[in-house]
Amino acid sequence: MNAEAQEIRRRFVEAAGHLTQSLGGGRVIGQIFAHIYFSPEPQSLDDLTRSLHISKGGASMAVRQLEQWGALRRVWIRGDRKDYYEALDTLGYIVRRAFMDVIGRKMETSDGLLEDAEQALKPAKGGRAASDPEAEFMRRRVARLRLFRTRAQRVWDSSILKLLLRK
Amino acid sequence: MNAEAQEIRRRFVEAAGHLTQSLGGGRVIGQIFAHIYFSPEPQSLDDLTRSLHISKGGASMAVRQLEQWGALRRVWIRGDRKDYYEALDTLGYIVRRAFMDVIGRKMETSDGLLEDAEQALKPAKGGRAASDPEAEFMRRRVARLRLFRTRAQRVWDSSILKLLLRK
DNA sequence: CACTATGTTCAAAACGTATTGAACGCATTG
DNA sequence: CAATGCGTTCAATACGTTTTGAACATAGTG
Repeated sequence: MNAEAQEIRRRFVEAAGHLTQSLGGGRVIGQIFAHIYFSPEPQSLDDLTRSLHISKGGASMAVRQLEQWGALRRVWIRGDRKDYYEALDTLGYIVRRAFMDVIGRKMETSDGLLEDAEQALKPAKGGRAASDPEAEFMRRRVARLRLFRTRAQRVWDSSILKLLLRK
Repeated sequence: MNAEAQEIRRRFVEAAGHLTQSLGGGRVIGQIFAHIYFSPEPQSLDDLTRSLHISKGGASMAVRQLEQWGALRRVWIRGDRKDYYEALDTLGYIVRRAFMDVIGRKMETSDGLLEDAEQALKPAKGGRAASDPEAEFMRRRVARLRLFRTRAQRVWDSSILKLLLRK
């Protein structure tokens, strides 16, 4: 691989590392993906530890994570006992799976909370009396939150679809 | 404020704290916003430190951040020297501004990187010779990345619009 | 104009999390 | 079947970031 290509790859590795780090995924994940994405030949764990100066353990874990998100694919090379990896470039799918994995659970949790609150604030049955203004305030806030939640969900779903629709 | 309402607020505070923490913003920001959002009366810095058991310094910084995102609004109460805050509930706008603030800069940085790479890989002018397959590989990858970047931008813009369009 | 109440700043500390590296297990090979 | 190569695990560590709290600045008050 010529020097210029290496330099370009190096810069992408750096940037991707910063990106995944700032998103809370750790620097190594971004670095590894970028390195492989910009390597014409499949890369082994050893290649990674050597090129990126990271530990074998860290490389192993990051690689498995990336595999789970469909970002990397194992490649066997005959006569070689090492595992090699190459990058897929279905970026949309990869990002989707990664986000789902990271954000998904939290959404469900927050839904439960909303439902609990709605339940607890339900106006007393049949009571015609002027309702407690404090409870009324809480109800309005919870309702707004629910509305926001619904919309955010719709936007998320349709955005993801749009992003992935074209090959 | 009655006990039940307080309990509901407490749970939202907890959840919001976890949320903003996991997004890399720190626990306090989410806690403060949730607390004020679910408080019928405007809250002072003192109220916050007392209710949430956080330091005055932390509260001060978080409150200013939230103000910048348009999440909180200062309220003056006559005859009281404290600053009081109340929450806006234009959640869409708030989230937008917060995301812009956090993510915005990174996008610009990565654009520069893409342009540099495209420039560096531009095929030699007028050369009809079979091009270097290695450079060709790099070019394809950069091109895919560019495409993804463009689409992500479009999705982002239109999603944000959709989310905000309805009052 | 001293005194008090309030908000802000910032260095230090507490905290959580990513990363390392040694120990391990498993498979392959001669 | 011992020796080697490879990937994985996990406790210890290093690191970055959030949070604290004391010192400070500022504005109001008697």
